[in-house]
Amino acid sequence: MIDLLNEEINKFLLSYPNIADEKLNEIQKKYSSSITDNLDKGHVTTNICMIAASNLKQNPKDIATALVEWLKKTKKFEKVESAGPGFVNITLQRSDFVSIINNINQKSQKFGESDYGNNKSVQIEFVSANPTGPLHVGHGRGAAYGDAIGRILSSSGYKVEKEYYINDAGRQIDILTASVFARIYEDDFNGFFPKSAYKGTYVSEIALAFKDKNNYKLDVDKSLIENLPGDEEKEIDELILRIKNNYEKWADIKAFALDEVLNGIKTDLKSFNVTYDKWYSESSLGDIGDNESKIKKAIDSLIKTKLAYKDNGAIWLDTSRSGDDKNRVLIRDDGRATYFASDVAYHKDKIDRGFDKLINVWGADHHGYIKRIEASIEGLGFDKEKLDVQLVQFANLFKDGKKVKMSTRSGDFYSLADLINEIGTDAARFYYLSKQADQHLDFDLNLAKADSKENIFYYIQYAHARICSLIEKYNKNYGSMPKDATAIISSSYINCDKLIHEMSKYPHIVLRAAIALQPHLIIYYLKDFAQSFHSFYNDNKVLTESKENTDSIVYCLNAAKIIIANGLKLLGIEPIEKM
RNA sequence: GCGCCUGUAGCUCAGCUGGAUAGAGCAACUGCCUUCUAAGCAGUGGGUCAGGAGUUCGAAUCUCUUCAGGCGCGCCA
Repeated sequence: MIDLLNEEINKFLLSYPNIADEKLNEIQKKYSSSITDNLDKGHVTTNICMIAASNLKQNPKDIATALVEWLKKTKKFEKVESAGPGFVNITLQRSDFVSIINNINQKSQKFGESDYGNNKSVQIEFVSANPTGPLHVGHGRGAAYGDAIGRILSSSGYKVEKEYYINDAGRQIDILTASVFARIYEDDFNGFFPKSAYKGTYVSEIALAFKDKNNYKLDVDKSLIENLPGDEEKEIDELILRIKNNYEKWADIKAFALDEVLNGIKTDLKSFNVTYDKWYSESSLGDIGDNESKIKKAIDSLIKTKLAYKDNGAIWLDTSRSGDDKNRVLIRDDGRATYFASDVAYHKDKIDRGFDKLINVWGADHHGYIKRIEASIEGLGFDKEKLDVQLVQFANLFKDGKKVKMSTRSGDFYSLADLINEIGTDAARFYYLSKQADQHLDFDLNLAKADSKENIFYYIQYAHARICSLIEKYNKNYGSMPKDATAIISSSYINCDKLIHEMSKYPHIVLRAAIALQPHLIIYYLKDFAQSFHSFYNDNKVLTESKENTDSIVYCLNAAKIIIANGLKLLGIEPIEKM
């Protein structure tokens, strides 16, 4: 519909006297035509006259008058008028306007898709929580967000691959292993448990499962826990060291614990309707001591470019030349690689895999980390624009007006699984996505369960369910779905016009959401659209109209149902048919 | 101190690459169920878009600055 207008505008520009090619280009690039926000401005509108006026130093209203004359002569539009400071508003011919619902009904689930992405490949890495315990509600937001932008991008013509990076190589995993170890021998150790070990009940469960699986009483040397340092961090580190060196089952416990926790995470994500194409393990990057490992090779190539250098016994990366506050350590003076070194190798590997674009979804507390990872990408000779880091702010959960705490180590937390149990996957995803990701979110559990308009989730679902119910009744009366909307095209029934106009905006909303990586735009659109529907539903009786009118309305409402369903599916939410 | 984010109605927030009288929900007040789902609809009141300066036909939106709040600045991950 907009194309129809732009085509004529371009012809108009070419016919316009005294425009240099350069100016013409500039104007064509800058102006925009769009769907009006409101029917009393017609169907589509353009700001071309204002843009042209500033470029040509002419009065916008004069240009508008000329354009209006031109457009009228084409006879392709129902009505053309200039308005305000120089907008030109167009009312489409009836059949052009109504054609949107034919389009929706025909394309059905595919309506809203585009080839904007040109089949470029995008990799989205998200959640990637340390596998040291179950996912908590803080992780839920990144999960919902990463998954939703994955869906939105693939519907916009990108080839999307979703990946989870498993941090299975660091100190946190050692602490998990030591925690499980300590629970296994809690009785032998007379109730001893390290102060900063993971205290969640899942640790005890893993310990129990490990004992069951091994099916025999494992001996342990009690001196392992004697005379440990008092400081809680030193205590756990010393314990880890002793177990590693003196206890043969260390690796078994570690592998077992990791496996258990990871399976839990996978199960939780699955029930949260989040799927991954790949689970990438940090340990697969290999050991820094191994010349053939990915991590060693990545660091070596940085050393070759002289961006990485040795100082004070450690290997540093010059990240400050790319705007970081200070340089960062890659290899510690004792020869161990830092987390950063793994991450450098990981990002090199991602780029080597040939993606056109990488999107990292990170918690907002990692924003200080962006500069240094960009620096490493540049240092390796890649374009840092390939990487797009999307920050997700924490979500504060409120229950009965009180803030719900979350912390993995203390074991006192509200898990993602708890949340799903309490309000369901769909409502949870919906509220996580209801605000721009990089802003703080207050998530009110009571609201998510409320049965009033305040609960936007149900407000939207209710619109869908109402349409489903109407269609069901229609089918019972008339047998099959109507094939067109003759009463609407002929203008004998015009009460659906606002709905149709709103529906025509949908593809633009999806595109905007894809470009800006902002799923919340879809939520706000759906809310407004549901509002329009409920209003229509209240003012109009559908099934008691004449057969011709009813046919047209149902045809139109079926399109409305498709819009809501498609929008929700982009968010990973199933539309509800009966409430 | 440096960096990032935020400041829009009493509250929670929308507001597209600058565009036509700044929007919604909640809260307050008023109406609408013998008829397709009242988890609904219609209406009223409520704003120096934190303050100031600039850019321009036009600024909540862009630039600078002041104020206020949040977060991040380990040879942790």
